[in-house]
Amino acid sequence: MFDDETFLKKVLLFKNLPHDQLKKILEISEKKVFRKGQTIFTEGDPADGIYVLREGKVKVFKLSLDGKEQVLHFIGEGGVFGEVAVFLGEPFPASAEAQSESTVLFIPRSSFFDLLKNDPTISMNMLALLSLRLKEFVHLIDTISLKDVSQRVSTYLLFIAEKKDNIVDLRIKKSELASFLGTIPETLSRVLTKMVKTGLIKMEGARIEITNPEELKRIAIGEKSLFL
Amino acid sequence: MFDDETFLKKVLLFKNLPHDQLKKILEISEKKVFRKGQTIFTEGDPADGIYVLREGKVKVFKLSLDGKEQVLHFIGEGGVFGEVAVFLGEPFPASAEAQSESTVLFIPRSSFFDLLKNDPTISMNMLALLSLRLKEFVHLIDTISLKDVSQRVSTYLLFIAEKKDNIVDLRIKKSELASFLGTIPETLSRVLTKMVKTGLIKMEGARIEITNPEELKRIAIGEKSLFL
DNA sequence: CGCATGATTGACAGCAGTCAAGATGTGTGG
DNA sequence: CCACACATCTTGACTGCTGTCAATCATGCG
Repeated sequence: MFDDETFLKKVLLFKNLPHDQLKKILEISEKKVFRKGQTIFTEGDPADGIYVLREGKVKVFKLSLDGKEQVLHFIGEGGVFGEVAVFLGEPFPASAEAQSESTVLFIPRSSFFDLLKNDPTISMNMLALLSLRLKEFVHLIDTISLKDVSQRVSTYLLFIAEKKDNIVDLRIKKSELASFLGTIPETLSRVLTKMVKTGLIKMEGARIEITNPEELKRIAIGEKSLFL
Repeated sequence: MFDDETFLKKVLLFKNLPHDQLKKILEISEKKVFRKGQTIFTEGDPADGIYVLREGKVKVFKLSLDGKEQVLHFIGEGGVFGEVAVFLGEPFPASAEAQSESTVLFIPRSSFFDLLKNDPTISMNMLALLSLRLKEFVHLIDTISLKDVSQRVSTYLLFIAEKKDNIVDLRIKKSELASFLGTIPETLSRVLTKMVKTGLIKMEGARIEITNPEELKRIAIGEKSLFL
């Protein structure tokens, strides 16, 4: 565990900031704790500030009227969320919920704008952050709109297993992965089961081992495969 | 028709800039013309700069391997595109094509960064621009993932007809609208025909009149309707 | 007029969602 | 440490929306 300043240094948004600037950020930020399952903000709430996740896990998501959920992104430690609405001066376009006991640093809107005005480094970091989000969203749109579920699952598994020796340790519930991939738990379950049966992967609970990465890659890019 | 500087003033990205700054931008920018249907850049191309649409229409889109297309956004005059990849220093994540004869101002990557460094106003404008894009993408993801095609079409028609006396003048091909809404021309056609038959809208080519906005709104938000 | 492009319609197929039941896993309190 | 309760995951049967393929119709332009 780090002290707060050491933590801030590791946050993309506050990279390359001098000591006194970091201290100032800590002064104006407010620490809040949320329990597992607790709502941090709901779509439509006025956006009063931005959030930096100090510890825990958070998901940002959209809900339809009939209760279906689409996860927009999972926030990990050091991640920032709620920033878009703050810039636009509009209500939050999505909701955020703690997936486990979570501590966040909350920076009020006006204080955050002061920071931006006085420090071009933060502006540049923010631009990089937003660009990264946009790229992720482009990828998500592409995934949901142009790929079938088998392709989505293959792509996801390969992405997570990258540089990890073909081992995927799902750190989220499968139902939430389903929601992120734009599908439902039943369908995800069926796809994974089929992959196990055809020898593409091995699965023990939340631990998945990719046993045939080449074929999985072929499925991911949409080539017809005899394995499904 | 405006002269170039008058044009730049109307571009969101260059709002509130002094005369000499605008002049500088014009100096470093390069004018390029594309014919209808011509490719401006393709997904995977190195991102060498950002584009400002001076005149014409441009679509930014993703293609899947088997040829399906998802439109990410339509760019109108004064619109900016290609900026995300420039910030990330990565290849373009999507492709851009002129939908009609188009003139663009191209600002090379390095020059653009010079501008950003020297003028905090541009940075702030850029932050607003990227935030707006993110919001649009959230909406698009929501649309594609959580709504059926009838809902998508209803929402779109109501959005476009807003403050326009319930008249929608599609300024794009229906096939491209279909691609933007995450579906195909056949399905869009069927949905529109059904709406005509149930008296929700009247349609003459690309001109659509909403004759029953209340019921259309009900469909848009997903309430069951007897009209479909 | 005739070709090209886009829009529409029809018949059909299939992927993925719904509903419901059962299996598995996890955590808590006795 | 066990047992029970609850959450999550899995499986099955079924439905239906939407995509595919193909033919026809409408429109516009040289």
